[in-house]
Amino acid sequence: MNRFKFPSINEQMDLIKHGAVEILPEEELVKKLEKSLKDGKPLNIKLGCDPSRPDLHIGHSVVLRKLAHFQTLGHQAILIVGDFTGMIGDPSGRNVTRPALTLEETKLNGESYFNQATKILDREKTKMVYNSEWLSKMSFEEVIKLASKYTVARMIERDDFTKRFKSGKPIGIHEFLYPLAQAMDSVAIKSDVELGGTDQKFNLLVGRDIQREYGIEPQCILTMPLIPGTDGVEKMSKSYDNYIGISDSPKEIYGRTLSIPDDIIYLYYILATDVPKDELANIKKQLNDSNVNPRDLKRRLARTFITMYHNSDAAKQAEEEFDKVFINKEAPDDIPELKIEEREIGILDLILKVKFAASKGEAKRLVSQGGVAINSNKINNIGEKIKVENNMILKVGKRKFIKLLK
RNA sequence: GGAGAGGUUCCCGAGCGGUCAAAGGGGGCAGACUGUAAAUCUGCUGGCGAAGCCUUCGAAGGUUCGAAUCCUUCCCUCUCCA
Repeated sequence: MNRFKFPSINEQMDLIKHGAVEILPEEELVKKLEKSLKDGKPLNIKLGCDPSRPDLHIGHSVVLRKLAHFQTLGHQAILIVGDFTGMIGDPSGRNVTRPALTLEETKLNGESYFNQATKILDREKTKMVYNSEWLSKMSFEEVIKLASKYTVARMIERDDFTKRFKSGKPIGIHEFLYPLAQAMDSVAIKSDVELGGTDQKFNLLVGRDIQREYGIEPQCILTMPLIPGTDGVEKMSKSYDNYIGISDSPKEIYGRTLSIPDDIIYLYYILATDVPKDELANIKKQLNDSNVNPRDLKRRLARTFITMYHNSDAAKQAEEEFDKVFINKEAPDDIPELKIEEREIGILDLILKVKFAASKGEAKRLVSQGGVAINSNKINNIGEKIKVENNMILKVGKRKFIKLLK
């Protein structure tokens, strides 16, 4: 038996509630915690991961960090890789049917997910299971039995189904099975608490009902906010390209963080960093203080992220680099290099050769709009011939640099 | 099973025989500006070339000097009725 000493209920709830949107039902969670404290038995905390998008970003980190909180309180974190459900495609928050993946693809993505998630979670104490383990074994009979436990009316209550239904967009029958499949995960691992973004609320609640149907104590659910992406508008997502990836390079993290609008700075601090409460209050004060440039808080946020996912040296370096390139408009230190065979080459061909443009037309546009420079000299003529010299620096747009070698 | 409406360029969406590489918006890219890779404003946004040519409007055929636009078959989606 686990000899870990659990903190008091109040202490636990304090951390658990930090940043959370909803805990349903809260009293039930308190009871579960009391029981766990009494018996010295950790709760099973479930988090499902979507293996169709294996690149984790700060948005995912919000809920993963909540799972980590439970971990530090001594509870059992269980990551469910939806390799089986990945084949269905979760409709949550989408107005289109998601593409289905093969089992192999999802399996591979699951591993990559684990490796990234354990940058946040305690690797040793995290259990990871694939839901194909039990779902693939269900017979059609069992599936129908499961399906009979829920009604269509309740199913289409769900926001995104309602929306799609109303706007005449297709909904596959199989998509109705997704929440049920996810609920079966909760049955299989006997979860006490399931975490998710607010968009998961419906699915999480279905889990409660189905667990009850299968004679298991229903889980509590805890939802975390979906944080807006770097554009400050859409939720953070790879498909909007408004994300900060936890595996991104320090340089990338720095730039992307600096690009967020001021009004979401605080949100990122609360939900995506470990900055303690009193310090959060301080940050809030500074944000309201017109003498403080919000940029400085953003710079600090960027450094914090890089320190979390890389280290503090990398953070410092990324900041210096950023200042150099974007404030002083100099070339960065670590420019990729490419050997050029030609002694002389047309500017358009050169841009194409280093893949800074997908077509000649695009290269032409870049040049005529003044977005191309060689050794800081703007090139304006699309017919320009470049005499290649060693260490020549080609700049295309604001951020693309390459060093040419002979 | 019956009746109707649709499938357009990265996305949404207009076009309904030539003037259409196809309006408008979004997104993307670039420039100016800025604390910023934000906001704003401006420009560009199928490919190859000098004119011009090539590929593109669900798929395949057909009518026509000429089709995204008309016809046929097929595939897909939605709505209503059973």
